[in-house]
Amino acid sequence: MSGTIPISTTENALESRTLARRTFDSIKSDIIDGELAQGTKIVESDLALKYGISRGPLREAIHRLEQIKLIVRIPHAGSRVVTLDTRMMQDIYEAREALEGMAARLAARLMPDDEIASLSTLLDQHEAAISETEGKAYFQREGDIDFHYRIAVASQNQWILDNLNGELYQLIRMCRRQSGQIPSRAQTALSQHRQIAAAIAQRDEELAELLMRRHISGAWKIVRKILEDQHDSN
Amino acid sequence: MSGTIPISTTENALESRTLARRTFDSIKSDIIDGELAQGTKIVESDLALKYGISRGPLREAIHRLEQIKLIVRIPHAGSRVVTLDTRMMQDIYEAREALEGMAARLAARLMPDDEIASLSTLLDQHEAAISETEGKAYFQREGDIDFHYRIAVASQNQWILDNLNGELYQLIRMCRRQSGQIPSRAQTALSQHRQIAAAIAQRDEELAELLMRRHISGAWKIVRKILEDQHDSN
DNA sequence: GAAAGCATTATTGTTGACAATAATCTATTT
DNA sequence: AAATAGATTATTGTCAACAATAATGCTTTC
Repeated sequence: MSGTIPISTTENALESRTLARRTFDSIKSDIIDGELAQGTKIVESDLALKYGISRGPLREAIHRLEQIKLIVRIPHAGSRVVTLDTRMMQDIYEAREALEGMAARLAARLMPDDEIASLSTLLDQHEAAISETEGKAYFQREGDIDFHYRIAVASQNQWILDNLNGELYQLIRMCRRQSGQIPSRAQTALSQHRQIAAAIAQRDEELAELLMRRHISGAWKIVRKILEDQHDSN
Repeated sequence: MSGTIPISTTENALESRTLARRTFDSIKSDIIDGELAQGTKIVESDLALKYGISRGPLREAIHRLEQIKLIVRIPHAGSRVVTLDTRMMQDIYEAREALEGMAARLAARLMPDDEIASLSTLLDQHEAAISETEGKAYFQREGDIDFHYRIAVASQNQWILDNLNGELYQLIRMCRRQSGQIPSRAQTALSQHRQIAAAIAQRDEELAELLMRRHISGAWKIVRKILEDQHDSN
């Protein structure tokens, strides 16, 4: 297949102009990818050295990471990489359910016809990718986020888009990473996505919201189950 | 009446230890109260002088204000106090509807019985305050936020609580300030609050969420109407 | 007279040094 | 030996100077 699936939904591909911004991006990736392990103590001077900058911009980066909850900070006492516990993950999934449910409702109201068509095409690509890669793998996850991202955009609600994109999706990525390989949910997810897209195409706001909420709370139930099993084995 | 109504729901009354934090609080108040008008150009050196600190902590304060969307900033180009337009307000109310709807649902599931009783007492106090002050005035507004705040706490969802408290409620205050005196909605709001409290007491999650969402979308419709009228007269 | 390019200036981005705070360790006393 | 008080050290908070960037206004040319 020549037409590759758009994998990354990361916001501004245009290289960040400012040092603090670039460092923010770097550290963010390092945390999400697990290179900076959860709970790691953050020492400003050490990190500044590591990233080859002075403490000023590094501090700005840390503050921003604190805002998106990737770092927790206590005045004068220092900061650590967040530790995702079950409680926090549940909070995130609940918030996501509320926000994306609303986004789906708004998308059903506002999404232009051509974008709906394009959404359908995206799902076709996902289906093709599933049979190719046998359902598992990295692509499913990013493909999933792609779908959700498009709906968030279609909601035309900047606040919701910003919070999903800038904060919740990052944390969701970490959740998934932590819960390891999720059993092949790709087929289930795809058919749910199709249902949601259909509801949007029919301009059925109520149904679109309902289906999206079910889809997300279903995902949470599976993640929670995995976490419980992990916990039992310890 | 000796027992005063708890008016302020502002988070940490304990004086902020760090200069950046205190300055953040100061500027935040100044923006919400309108002393720093919307759209005002922010010049770091000027503000640092005004608040009697150096640019370091001031910068940190500005970055935090940017995160809660009270300030918009363009790299190298400077920053301005946010200008609330109708579009942004709608975004905020929609997000609030989704989040507080979910909070009401969770509160119906999780709120302890004694807190539910206390919620009812709060509404009694509000009723008393309404007849005293003839329905209008400052107290209604803060009383309203008090009610919503309690439900957000009862949701036991830290993410939702943080976002409502740290960001959305501030913006809502600005919206209200901008739309001027709202016609005596106190009675309507109170009876809606009572209905929501009743649904929570009955542990009816579905109804609690539904009523909360109606309550908030109703509030938005009124605010929007006022804004449209203002716009027409220009 | 208008537009384009250069120089100037105002403002933000970055740095390293200094001050203040809190955690840690040691010594002394009970 | 345990606990407390003090000193020490590591780390964050604050500052003022310097560099880089973009906006502004002037001059020059067509």
